[in-house]
Amino acid sequence: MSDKKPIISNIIDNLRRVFQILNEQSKKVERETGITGPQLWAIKTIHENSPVKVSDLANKLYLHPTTVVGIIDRLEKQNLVERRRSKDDRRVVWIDLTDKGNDLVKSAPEVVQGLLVSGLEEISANNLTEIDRSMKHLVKIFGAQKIAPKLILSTEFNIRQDANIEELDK
Amino acid sequence: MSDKKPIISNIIDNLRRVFQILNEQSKKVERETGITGPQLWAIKTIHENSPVKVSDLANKLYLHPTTVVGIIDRLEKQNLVERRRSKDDRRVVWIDLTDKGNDLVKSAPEVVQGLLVSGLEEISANNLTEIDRSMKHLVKIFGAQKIAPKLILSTEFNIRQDANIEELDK
DNA sequence: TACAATTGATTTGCATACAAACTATATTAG
DNA sequence: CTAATATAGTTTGTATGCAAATCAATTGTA
Repeated sequence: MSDKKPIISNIIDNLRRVFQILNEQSKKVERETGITGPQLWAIKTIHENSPVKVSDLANKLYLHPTTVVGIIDRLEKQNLVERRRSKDDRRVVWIDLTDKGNDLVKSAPEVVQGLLVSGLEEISANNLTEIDRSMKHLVKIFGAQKIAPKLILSTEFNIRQDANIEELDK
Repeated sequence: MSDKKPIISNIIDNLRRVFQILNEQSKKVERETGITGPQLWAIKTIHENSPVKVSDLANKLYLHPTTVVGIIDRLEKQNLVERRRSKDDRRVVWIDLTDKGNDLVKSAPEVVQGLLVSGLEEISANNLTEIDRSMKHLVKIFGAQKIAPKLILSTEFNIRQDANIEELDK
């Protein structure tokens, strides 16, 4: 019972380290491209799902709609995306990449697809697979009690690209 | 080469999920105790190292000094910690828990040690050990290129409580 | 049909998180 | 001993990130 605590402490500590490392990657991308990690992530996701609703984008990014609104605001200010009010359902806002946004995705695909995680690309495929398995395990165990309840409320809450985590989906 | 990318994508996605889950835990603690996850983390770390310099606290929390100043500001406003200008070196500020801060740590140890990760406590010791091993693996691989260089610049950058990650320390 | 409940996006307020610039103090070099 | 440099902490400005409240539009229900 009580001897779990140091283990939990270590897990959290190590997660914080990983956060830090990924954060540094993100800052590096920001220095090199002028846009932040989350913004890049959003642009990539918009590109893959264009046009996309704010709420769907939030689901795909695992972020709160509020947070996404802020990111979209800043991308719109840089003229990389644009908002379009839906005519079918006037509550809905469709988000699209502008020409400039598309240029960003196309002219530097490695920025969007790879540079974000450039630090990871040097890792061997075998080790990547192992890490992948570890992360699935983490998500499965951590997320079982936490994500599943959400699905009851919002069937759209995704877990999508990598759905073979033992059907948390349905 | 190129087939690494979907794996990397999945890893990042899963990490984001874990972030979200831990974030929810943190919010839950905030609702229950009135102080946030990072604040709780800081209080616990101050308790274990009291009195501690701002810069050392930043190192122990893996955070930027600026960020720590903000957290300390808010803790001071709640009368949980206090600042004391060093007489030896008047640039240094020592941070201590107030009586109220000590009460918080002592009267509710499970809040500090366990509630932060209450969701994890229900997990079996075996599974925890497995997760722990996974995280060490992640940190070892992710961090090898990233943390090591820092040690050259700052010997204090820690990796402390759990130093048996193959001596990244020294 | 009218009214309640729900949904989609936004606004507001706050807490992280960091970089860059700044202040004060201490150390080092010439 | 003085000027340059380095260090410790803070201030300022910006970008996430979320909760709660709000507004508009749609859906469900009586």
